[in-house]
Amino acid sequence: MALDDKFLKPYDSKETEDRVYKIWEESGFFNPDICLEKGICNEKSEVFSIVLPPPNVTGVLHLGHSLMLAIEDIMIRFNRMRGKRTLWVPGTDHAAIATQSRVEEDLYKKEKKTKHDLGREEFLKLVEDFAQNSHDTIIGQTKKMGASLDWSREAYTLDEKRTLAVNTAFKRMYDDGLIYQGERIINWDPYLQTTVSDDEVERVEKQTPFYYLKYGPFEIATARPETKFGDKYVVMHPDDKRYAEYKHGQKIKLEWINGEIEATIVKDDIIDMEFGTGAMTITPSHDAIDFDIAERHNLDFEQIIDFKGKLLPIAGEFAGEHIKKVRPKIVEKLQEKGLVTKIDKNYTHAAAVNSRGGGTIEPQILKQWFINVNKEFKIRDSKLKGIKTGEKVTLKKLMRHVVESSQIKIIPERFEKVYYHWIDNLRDWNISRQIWYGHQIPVWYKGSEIHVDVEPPKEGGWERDSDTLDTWFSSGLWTFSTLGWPGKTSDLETYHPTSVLETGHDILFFWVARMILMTTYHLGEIPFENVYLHGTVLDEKGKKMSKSKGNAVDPLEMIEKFGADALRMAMVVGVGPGNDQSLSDNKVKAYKHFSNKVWNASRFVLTNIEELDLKEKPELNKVDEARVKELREIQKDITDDIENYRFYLAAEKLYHYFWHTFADIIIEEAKPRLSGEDEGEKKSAGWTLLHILKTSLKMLHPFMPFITEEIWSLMENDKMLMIEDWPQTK
RNA sequence: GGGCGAUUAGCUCAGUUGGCUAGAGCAACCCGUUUACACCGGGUAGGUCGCAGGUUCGAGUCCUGCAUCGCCCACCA
Repeated sequence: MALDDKFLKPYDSKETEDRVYKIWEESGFFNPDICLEKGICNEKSEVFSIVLPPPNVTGVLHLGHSLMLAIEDIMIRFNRMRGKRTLWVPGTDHAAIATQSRVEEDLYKKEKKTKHDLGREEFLKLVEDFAQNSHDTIIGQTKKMGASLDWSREAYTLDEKRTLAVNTAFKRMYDDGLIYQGERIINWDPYLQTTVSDDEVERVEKQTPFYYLKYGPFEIATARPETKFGDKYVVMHPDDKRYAEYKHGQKIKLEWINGEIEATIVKDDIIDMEFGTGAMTITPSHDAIDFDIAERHNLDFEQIIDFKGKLLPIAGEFAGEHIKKVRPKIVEKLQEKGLVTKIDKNYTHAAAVNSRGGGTIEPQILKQWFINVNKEFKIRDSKLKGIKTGEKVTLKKLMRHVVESSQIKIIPERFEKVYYHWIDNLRDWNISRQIWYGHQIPVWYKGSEIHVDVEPPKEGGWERDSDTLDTWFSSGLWTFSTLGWPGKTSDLETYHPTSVLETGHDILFFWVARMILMTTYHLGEIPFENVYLHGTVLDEKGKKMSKSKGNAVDPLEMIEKFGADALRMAMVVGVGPGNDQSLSDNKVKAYKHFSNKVWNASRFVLTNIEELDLKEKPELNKVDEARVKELREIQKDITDDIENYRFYLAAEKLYHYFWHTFADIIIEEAKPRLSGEDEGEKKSAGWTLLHILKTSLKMLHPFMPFITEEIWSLMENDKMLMIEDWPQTK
């Protein structure tokens, strides 16, 4: 065999990777239909499918995405080589708020303009261009990682097919009474001018003065005196002896910020007697607990703060002032009136912030669209174990049931507890957003008439709801919208439920739970059999990477320096599911060295067996026999590890076997035999080395696809490595 | 306030169901340029496996308590 000159130089990942990826792509084997056609798998083969968690089109990929791509590609390549009918569906996510606010920011920075200066249509055009650009960058980066995705099936959460799925899903849920419109207290972001869901709210510890105020005969405490104008109910625990003389419903007159008011006593056992003075006034318009109390007792209330964060006329002389600035003035007035009894300066409380790049959350009451998670309905066509078609269920129950009954397994298992806890605390999901980029809600109005459908009404005069849907509504449909639903496609038939959902543990609630909700409801089946959660990639010092902190590492830079194979190995070895990792240049460098080791060991074996005729398996000597046997044990071990999601162990074992057993011991021992005179010994040694090399390359392929494929192509093989048979384990 | 995780060599971490004389990479030190590889080979040093109890023939691995760090959840006004 004439060896390529390439082997005379160290392994060059930059020269190899893009070229090899192109060959893979052109072969068509990323697409299971081609594999079927070419006999790599057949109609009866077991199916293995993954839908790629679609990256947000908000810019570029980060190392977290690299980790995701590495792990998923390992599973996909492994299963493809095992002869399964293997599909990995790519796509991207429009990420509504995140993308829009990113573009708004850019627009303001560059041109000092807001979206209103452009208008809905023109602004959306701008967002779409930005999204398209991000998309292109992201796809390029994804290919750089070696991801063997079936690009012929690429999807976008906002494309035509997915929009049809979204509208269909909305209509069905509306018709079942699970989607409703209602005035509820919601999380309002006065900065981005939209609501956000409970899960998008982030709590930030803040130290703020805590004011004790005189409220008639009571003393109440608050961190936000500027919201207190309309407070006309004072609430206390029914068992609180201090306030036993006051009866529920009793009215008293008292002096308040802007003069005398009539207050009403309310008794409610939500009150914590230990906290503060045990008495509090409520602001139902701008506080979720207060709103609950008001609903429970049928109390009336008024909006104090408008949607831009300014005080309304109820604030009297302070009307029109922004709440961010007005507090000192109000406190001053309260002090003048002798209503401030104490100020505690060491009080910390958790301020609510919009985690999607927005401002401080101001609870407001607003008419919004919600998904009711507690309402009973009859499930259609249930394929779920333990739930019959027509049985009465709630969305919450479905979500809990499929995990509890192990129809869906979460890896690592400890996240199941976290998941249950989330479900138990789950409230109705606010799905409407007052932003422009996203799926516009498929609801049309004409006077008091309402039309909810996939298509707009035929006749004129209808006006469409201007809100858009929470981005997680569309991503919740992802496992089946990508496979053609609501059509009854063969893809859906074949590949759903998917085998594994692999994603970061940080989006367990946002996404994983929502997918379970949507899929069990719409399809009566689970979206995936297993959930594999990976951890967060941290910087060398163990801190979260972020653009603002400037410690974010660009995956492309790592690939440029060390090669994609090295990056993949470094991210996988020794990192168990759900565990965070800090990634350093040193670790990646170590696997670059490993790449070179694989390269050189291959070169040695291939150059030393050139003269030998190894077509037939020769008689092996005892030592070689033992080596082959040992290898078989390793094959079993590695296969078992990968099947059971222990990629971190499989990768480490392969590394050690290849370097410290194969290269350091087996090859070294074979040297004198190869250069000796005994033909039998030569053949036995040569055959064994080649056999171990080939087997190792196959097993390394899912982890380090580029270099293994490249070496494979330099050997006399009739197939590409990516479609070779995985080593037997019998 | 509730929950989860981490704590193993100087650093970053493995150690799958209890059997380990506790491993790897990087860093350190010594030796080695005999034709796969200096992106190398051989070797040395380095650990009371956070602390205190307990279960067991046997515990880094299981149980209890504590400490420190990190994360998540939560309607303490």
